[in-house]
Amino acid sequence: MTTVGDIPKRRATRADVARYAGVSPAVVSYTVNAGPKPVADATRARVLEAIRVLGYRPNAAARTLKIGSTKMLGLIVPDSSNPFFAQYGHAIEDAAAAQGYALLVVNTGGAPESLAPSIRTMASRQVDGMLIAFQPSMDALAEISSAGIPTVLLNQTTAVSGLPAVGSDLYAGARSGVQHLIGHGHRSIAFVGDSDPLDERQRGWRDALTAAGLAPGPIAASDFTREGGYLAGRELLSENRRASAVFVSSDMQASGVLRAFHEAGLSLPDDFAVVSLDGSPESEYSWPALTTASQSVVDMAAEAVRHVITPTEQTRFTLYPTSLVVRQSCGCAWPEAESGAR
Amino acid sequence: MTTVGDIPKRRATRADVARYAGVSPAVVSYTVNAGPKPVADATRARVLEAIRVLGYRPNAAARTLKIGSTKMLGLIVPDSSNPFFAQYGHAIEDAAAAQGYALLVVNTGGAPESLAPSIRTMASRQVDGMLIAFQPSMDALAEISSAGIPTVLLNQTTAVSGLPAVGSDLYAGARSGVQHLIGHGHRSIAFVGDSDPLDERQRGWRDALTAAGLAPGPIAASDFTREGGYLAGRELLSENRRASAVFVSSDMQASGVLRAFHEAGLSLPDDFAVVSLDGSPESEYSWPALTTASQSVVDMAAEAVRHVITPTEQTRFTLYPTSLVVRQSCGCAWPEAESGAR
DNA sequence: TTGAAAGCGGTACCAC
DNA sequence: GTGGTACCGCTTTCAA
Repeated sequence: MTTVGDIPKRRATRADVARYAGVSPAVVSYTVNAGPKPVADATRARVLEAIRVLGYRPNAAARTLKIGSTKMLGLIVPDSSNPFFAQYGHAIEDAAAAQGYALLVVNTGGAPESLAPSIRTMASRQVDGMLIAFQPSMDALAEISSAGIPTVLLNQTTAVSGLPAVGSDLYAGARSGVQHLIGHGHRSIAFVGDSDPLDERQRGWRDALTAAGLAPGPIAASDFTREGGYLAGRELLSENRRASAVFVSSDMQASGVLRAFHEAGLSLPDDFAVVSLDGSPESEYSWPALTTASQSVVDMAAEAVRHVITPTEQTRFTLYPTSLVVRQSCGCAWPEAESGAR
Repeated sequence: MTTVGDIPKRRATRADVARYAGVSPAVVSYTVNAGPKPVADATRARVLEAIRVLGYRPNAAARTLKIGSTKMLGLIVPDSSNPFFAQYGHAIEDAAAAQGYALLVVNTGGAPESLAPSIRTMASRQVDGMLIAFQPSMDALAEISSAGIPTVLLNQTTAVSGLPAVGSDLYAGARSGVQHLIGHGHRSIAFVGDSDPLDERQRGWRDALTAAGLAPGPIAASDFTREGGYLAGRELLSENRRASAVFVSSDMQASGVLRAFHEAGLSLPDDFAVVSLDGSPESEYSWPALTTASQSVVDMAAEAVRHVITPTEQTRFTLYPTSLVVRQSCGCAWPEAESGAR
């Protein structure tokens, strides 16, 4: 079996180029990498021509083997199809690409014990750095340190691991959201999210309430899914002590809550006001549009990439502020200027 | 300066393991790869122990250089944060991981001319295969063929490029959606999507209508974004000849359409019924929940991965059926069984 | 069953 | 300014 048409049997190597251009392999390297030695213009031209003719493309594996760098970053997330992580991942890919890095994405599926294997996968592929959106277990931490690869943790709330990390000020975000609701006159505001009283968002919610002299409304525990939010929403409706507003821990959960409310025939935001946290693109298109404490995903992504590429001595934890995006689910009227629609 | 004290100065290599275990490098290789030569049990045990103690991890770059395979797949999408591509990407990652492949993700940003550079990036990183969710230009096609890397196209509607491809039967999907709307008694059904009359979805919409003896309703051109859908939705409302239902080309656009309708104070689905196409997870949580022709993303992802990993001689084009997921936006009542809420 | 050694394709030092 | 060449770490043939 022979080759078809013009396609060379085998990818051209540096040696082929050198032969074709009548120079040494070293010069090819100097030309391609613009260094470390200078190359005469005429020589360079010959080499470039040879590269073009032969369709030569450097073998990244060989380069990696020699240099020790893959120019690849690894991103480990529970679920890359979750809108929040999808948005985060995209921002990270952009930031990485801008620095000449490619991004390897791995989903763990959310099970804490599947993190360590994922780290091992990334490590065996010699990524130059890892971004991990996860609360690492002891196991995982050990895996990271034994991998000896610069790592920054994403989505962290505290600097517990000794690893560099970035995260949003969820406490302040929740607090500002709840304050906004209080400003609308609500006296009983529920919470949907993590049942742990120490959860940052729950703390922010509670503190905002108590600071205003209000008693914390009901808590509906929910995992971070739309379905979880839906269930929590139904739970809130069946409460005796029904609240008039709710702070929801994430946009995804909020979309579930909204659905539960709509199904019950409530008029939103009049019957029940909602404020959430995340600022994902689709929060703008729920009905009513979500008022949400938006995370600075792009900034965090850029910082994380920057930090993992050029690790500094001090492993710092950077907390990013959220900004309240006011839309209609809180009870604010929509801009009249826009009402050209029918 | 470093965090943990236990990190060895230099990653252990196969040679270190061999030395520690008192065997030759070859035996280490035989042990790690379970072949191609057998290893005595006692020897294997010693090697394994050495690996454990030294924390040895094979260098993927060296292996790649020797073997010629990176066990990596490249995914090129316009926008990985788009829910549809996010879902698709996740499914692909799962399928790839199941076969021991890692996934490199690159965003092109949607500009046709940025595809070729992205392909070049993947090629230079020696991925074993490429998945491209894009209508490739001539340029891109040339780039793919010169890369000499197995490639399958995603999201295709026709087998034009001579490359293997998978896609959904958008025509049939649109048609079934519109038929469903017709079944609800609608006589004037609008279309939101690509303005090209040859667009598969638009054709499906038109043919369903004409087959039922109905005149095609108004067309509101829209790009594939929520914003585009929103604008199209407003446009539909300002039409003189107002339709009573609309088929929308994607879930994302549909969320925009829904928003426009809600803002106008319409009662959905009574005032305006909506059916869309995609079947993304969030379509279930819009209000009202979207009736949508769902694409078999997981199946397509599995097929694409399978095909790119083991390329066959025949470069075939596989069309997947969509399945209509009936929810409420079309006018169907919601299951009474569920109405335990409140 | 084990070992020696020849590459895989580049990089960059050291000579010229 | 250019060229020879010793690695990088691993796989696998061939010989023992």
